[in-house]
Amino acid sequence: MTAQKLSEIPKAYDPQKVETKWYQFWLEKGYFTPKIDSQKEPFVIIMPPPNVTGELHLGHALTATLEDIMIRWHRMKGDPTLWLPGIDHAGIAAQVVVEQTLTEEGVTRHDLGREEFLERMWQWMKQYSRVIAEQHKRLGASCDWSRERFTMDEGPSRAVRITFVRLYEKGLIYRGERIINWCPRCTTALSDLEVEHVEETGHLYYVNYRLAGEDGFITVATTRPETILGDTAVAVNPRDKRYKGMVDRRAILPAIGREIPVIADEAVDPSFGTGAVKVTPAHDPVDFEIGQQHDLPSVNILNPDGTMNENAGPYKGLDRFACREQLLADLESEGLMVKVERHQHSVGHCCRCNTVIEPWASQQWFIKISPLAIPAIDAVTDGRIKIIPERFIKVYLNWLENIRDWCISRQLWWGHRIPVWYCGECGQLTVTIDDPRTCIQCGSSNIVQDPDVLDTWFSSALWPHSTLGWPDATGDFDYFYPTSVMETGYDILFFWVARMIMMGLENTGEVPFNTVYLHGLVRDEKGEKMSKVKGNVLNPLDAIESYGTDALRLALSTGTSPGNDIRLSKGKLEAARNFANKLWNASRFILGNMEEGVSIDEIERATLPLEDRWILSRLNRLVASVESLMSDFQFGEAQRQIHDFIWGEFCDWYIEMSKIRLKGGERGGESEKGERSPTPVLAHVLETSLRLLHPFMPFITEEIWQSLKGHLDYEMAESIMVSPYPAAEEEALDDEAEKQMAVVIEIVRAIRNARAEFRVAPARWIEAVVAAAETKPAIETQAQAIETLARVRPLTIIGTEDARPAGGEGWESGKKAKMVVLEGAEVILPMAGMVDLEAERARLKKESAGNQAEIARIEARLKDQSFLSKAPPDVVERERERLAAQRDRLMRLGERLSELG
RNA sequence: GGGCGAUUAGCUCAGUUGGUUAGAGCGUCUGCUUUACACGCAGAAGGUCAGAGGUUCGAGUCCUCUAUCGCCCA
Repeated sequence: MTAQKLSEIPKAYDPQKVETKWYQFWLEKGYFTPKIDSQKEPFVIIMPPPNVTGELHLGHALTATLEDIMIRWHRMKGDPTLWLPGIDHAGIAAQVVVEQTLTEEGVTRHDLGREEFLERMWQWMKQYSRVIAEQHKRLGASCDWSRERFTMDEGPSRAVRITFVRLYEKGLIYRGERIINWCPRCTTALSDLEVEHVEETGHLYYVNYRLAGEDGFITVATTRPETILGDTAVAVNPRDKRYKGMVDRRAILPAIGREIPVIADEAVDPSFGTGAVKVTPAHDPVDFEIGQQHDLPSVNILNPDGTMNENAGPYKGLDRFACREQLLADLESEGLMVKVERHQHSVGHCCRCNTVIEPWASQQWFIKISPLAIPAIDAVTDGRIKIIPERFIKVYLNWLENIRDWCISRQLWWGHRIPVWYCGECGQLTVTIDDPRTCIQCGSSNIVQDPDVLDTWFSSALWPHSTLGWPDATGDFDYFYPTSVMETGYDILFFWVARMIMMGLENTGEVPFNTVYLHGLVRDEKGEKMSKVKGNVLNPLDAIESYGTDALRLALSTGTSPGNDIRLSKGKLEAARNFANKLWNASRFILGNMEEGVSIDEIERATLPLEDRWILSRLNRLVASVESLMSDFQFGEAQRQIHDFIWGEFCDWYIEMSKIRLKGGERGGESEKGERSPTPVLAHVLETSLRLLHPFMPFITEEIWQSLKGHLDYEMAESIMVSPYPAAEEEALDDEAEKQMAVVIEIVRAIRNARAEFRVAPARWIEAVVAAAETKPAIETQAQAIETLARVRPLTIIGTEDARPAGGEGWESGKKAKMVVLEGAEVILPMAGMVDLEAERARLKKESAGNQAEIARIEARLKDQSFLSKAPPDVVERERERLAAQRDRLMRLGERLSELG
């Protein structure tokens, strides 16, 4: 292959042209599927399965990006790497979505019947799991599609059943009547976690209950007056003197006239309302407890849809809120309403549909959680599981230490049906893994399966082991479990992460993963949560269309740290795209100047010019730093350093300097050191940088790398994604070269600075003199670079002690020249007639003063015995060096000042 | 009520065992069609690191308190 002409490569990187091509290539090559090698320890991430409710959002894009970064990095490091993708059936959420489509058709799921409805659900699932997979592919996710799982697949479903049966047999799953959170819109029970508490301003109603058989009232206060219909007692605190004589009397419920006792219970807070509270065991968790203590009847007043049932008497059929209004009006007209106060209280809402939930006593299935929580607490406290960032350890422990039993039954159709059959003959339960034909107790075939399904998070809790084939001792399970990292958002730490740890330990005896990495939430540029209602949702695919996948990935993961929310803005996407374009053009330049068959072997360090040794040293410092940052999960910082190296060092300095040698080469080795082409180093640094960057920006790096590959005559892999990740080469580190180049860069900057200050036309060449002592030989090798980069000619390099060159306008005395005193050198520019002597004197004096202050600071520090004895020697040594450098500079500043007179 | 986090340049944020003169992107200002890139180049301005106290030779970084904002749990 011959060198590509620049004109043949487009000036702007076009992601649309390359992304699908390379994804297809990787897929066809089978790179995403790991090779099991028992000699090596695998790196494994089980992807948090997105809900089949629809399309991916930016949170998924962030998840995919961070996980792909880790996965690609480990794969390149040579670890057998598995990233297992999957989809979650998302019980309520998915059922709600499909029911909405049914509503549009004018039917309900009940019209269709369970079987037909499930058929519709499966159709939906098949459609959207494909959509989601396609979106992951667009994001560049290098996950192993051959192992993709769905929570309701046969394997994971079997794991669910086995787990249920085992826990049931151990007595950890039980059925009982408890107060649960009921969503009247979803018509299902919810776990405590699925209820969102919102502070609301409501009312506290004070209502008189007449006393039976005597005059007088007892006044109770309530925020939910409609529950009066379900009251079965009035309770007071036994130590409340106000109600001493009241206990054991009977009160009459307003509206329906039921007689109820007045009881005493410690649980009553005398400071709330009147100190006398109504007791509604069927509709309040505290009252439920009181009811059990006192053996009170429980009166359920609600239908599942939130309307009032027959126990509500005249209010039967009314919606709960309509009932409240009606009842209030009736109390008012009967003169039983004492007063109404505004009242702040927290109201539970369904986290799916935002409907106000009702506490409701009902028969549900529960998991007794504390026996599972204890090992999960231990696993984190003893360090078997590491949580990043660490502060979430406290949050996790605090939750597990105060955990309550988990309600796992849901009155839905979509999900894992509870494997319990009730016998119509003997009434016993049959709980089995495989569907039974007959009752396990009496053998009757008159058995009916529980109609409910399990909480979706029940199956999610098994995900790290159920996806790998548990409970069968499959090769995958043996090899890949426990997994390495669980990467997900901090918002599902309780919902999912904690439960995976509990169930993983319970089922397998091992932790499900060694590290939990929690990322933040993606917000819009104003810091608000993205939501369809607000209309501030940015679709990942739109961002990909406009900016490219690599830019989106970079924008999501750059300048971020674990556990902190991310604001994604157009500006960030643009900056990321600009970086991609910068890299593209640097590569375009290098490719355009490439000779055939460039070999890395041409790089023999000792004889390389300064700038080559410098960039190789910088590159290897970067490689070492990136390695340590990645190992420490600091992806944002790793990325920033790669970015800064490529843009700020490689492009701004090395490529610019390389142009001199490239041009020299064209003119037939005319340049001063024209003996050596910079191409091998350009190619080497670019190629290494691409590999460093690949986990972050997979597409553009592959595109460029493949072009580059054609020009290089050494062994290279088929794809960048299966190339080795760069490893630092100690011998490339060159402190001397870095110091010398720092001086050169400083000189160029000083001259550019002065040019700008004096408004020298950019095209104009000006004279310059650089005076240096020990760095003089190094600077001399860079004369041409300084000339070109600072646009100075002629450039004279002299020793510090040497006399200024004579001749030339403005040179006759130092008086008209601009002088800049740097740490390693001095720059003298003959700004004839332009230099304001007074201003120059002032500037030099100001610099001297600053310099003196700095010297004083360092001197004081170095005189301090405690600093000398307590600070580490290298810190002290560095201070000494600084002091010497500053003193030297001060002296030279003084000389220049005296020259000005 | 309990817990956690944030507070660093005009804006958005990095800054991980405490160690030079605190960084980036965006924005602003000045100049530039310099043959890789205007999705660019060169230069500049901009910070008492929320406030107070403490530990330390040394604090943006560790501790205590205060303020403001946000989140989680009850």
